[in-house]
Amino acid sequence: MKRNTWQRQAVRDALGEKPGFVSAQDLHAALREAGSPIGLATVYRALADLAGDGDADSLQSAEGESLYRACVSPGHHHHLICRSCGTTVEIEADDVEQWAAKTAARHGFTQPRHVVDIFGLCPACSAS
Amino acid sequence: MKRNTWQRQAVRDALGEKPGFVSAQDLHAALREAGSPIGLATVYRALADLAGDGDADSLQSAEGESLYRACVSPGHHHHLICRSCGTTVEIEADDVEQWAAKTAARHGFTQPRHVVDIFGLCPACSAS
DNA sequence: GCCGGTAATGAGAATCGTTGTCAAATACCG
DNA sequence: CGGTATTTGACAACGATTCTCATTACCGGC
Repeated sequence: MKRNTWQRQAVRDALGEKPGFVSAQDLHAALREAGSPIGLATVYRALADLAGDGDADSLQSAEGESLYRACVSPGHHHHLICRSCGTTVEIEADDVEQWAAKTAARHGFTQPRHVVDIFGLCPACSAS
Repeated sequence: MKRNTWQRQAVRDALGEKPGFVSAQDLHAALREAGSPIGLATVYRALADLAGDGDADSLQSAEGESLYRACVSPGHHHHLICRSCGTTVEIEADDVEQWAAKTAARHGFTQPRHVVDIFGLCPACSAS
């Protein structure tokens, strides 16, 4: 049984208002900023519930934080990372998305998540 | 200037002996198990250096740990990994190889390496 | 070989994000 | 309304990683 508390709603709303990915900490900070006396643990729980119910996606940032985004907005992307200076460029990879899903399915795997990142030297670092 | 200490070598060797991805903690545990009095901080530093020099790849596990693996041995391939029981299936991804190279080039990046792995639930674990 | 500068080491503390605990608050059903 | 199980929230606990800093030991030059 799932209850409909204003806290849960607040998290859902706050998540929907952010265009991209947000960390749980950032969401909590934003909510407090907006006047909600909501607790940090509650934000984590609400986000976990949303992700579990498929209402949000979650992934790990390069720094190890868990990031969430409202599920509706498109924009799943990957990264092109300079292994010298660390700059990252966001890239799209629709082809790869489909390939990953297909490949997983062909081997009987379900609930596929994938890691697709390219490491290289950015133009600046290539020059030196 | 980079110094060649037995600790660094030990980390490099230990990483090379593991087939897939290993966490820093696991590597450290394995090394201690093997008799090395190596320190945890040193393992982290060695892994960070290896990753920085392109001698190792790193990625984040679904649980938020940093995982490392020795860098691309001859037969380049990717993995389909069950996040419940850990089984891995080797997969080929020629399409993705080309896509990665092209994408890197389009953004002016050179010497591209990539990490392409899919995590999911294997048939056995999907059933339960 | 031996020496000195200097980067690397390591033990423990500190930090950060996240999860657990548990009493108090409260949404839902009747 | 009243009962009850779920949720909340402050705080403690936790695990992974990073920092600190005194000590060690490479390495290049003599």
